[in-house]
Amino acid sequence: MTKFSKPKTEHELETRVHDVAGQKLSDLAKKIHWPVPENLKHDKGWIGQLLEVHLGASAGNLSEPDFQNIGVELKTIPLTAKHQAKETTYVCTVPLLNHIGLSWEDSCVFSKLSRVLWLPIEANPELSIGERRVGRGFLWSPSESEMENLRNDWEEFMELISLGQVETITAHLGECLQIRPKAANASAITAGIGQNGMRKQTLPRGFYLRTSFTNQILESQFNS
DNA sequence: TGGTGATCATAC
DNA sequence: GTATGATCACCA
Repeated sequence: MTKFSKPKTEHELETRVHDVAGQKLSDLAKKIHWPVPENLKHDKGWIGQLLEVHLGASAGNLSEPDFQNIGVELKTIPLTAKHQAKETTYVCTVPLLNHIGLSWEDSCVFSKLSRVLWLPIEANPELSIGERRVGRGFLWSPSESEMENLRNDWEEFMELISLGQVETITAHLGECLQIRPKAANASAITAGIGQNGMRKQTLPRGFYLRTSFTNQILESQFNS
């Protein structure tokens, strides 16, 4: 088996996940001759991309699952010293136009989260990037109640957007999902729906999973 | 000090 | 601009 080839089955992927568990990021970087950054300020996606290579993800920047042949999405999850999720998890861009009649089952949130490989990574700021270790990753699909909560949040958000209320949405809304800016900066614009139903330029936004939601997933995986 | 709003790199 | 990958940084 080629080291970084595409895993053909979930079982094969789990073998790769087992292989990287416990390894330091500096060791994984060394194997593919990548320099380790001092911090992630200018390399925010570095850890995710490092693990994509090692696990054989192949979709690149296409709108496809990372492991497209087996339909699995990879999400690294930074952990505090207390082993809790340190950051929210980006899911996908919020559709602000042409989403009339879009059902939950056809949404990008549903499809992205239907099968996820969660890969915890140490992110205690006292550890240098290279010293941080990879945790024990696991494959996950939403439980019935998790799916219901996600759907309720999504439908609430999409109704507001349909009614031209996107500007009133803050990250305070949503039980497990939230909507926050997703752009190069606050000057970025995209087409949306205004209060009068006409098109209006607005800030691009993304769906994110709250850390409370991610922590529940981690707890049910490791504390049972 | 934690969460919200802002931002960074890169390919196309 | 949109897609991928996320973390930063400030303020309540």
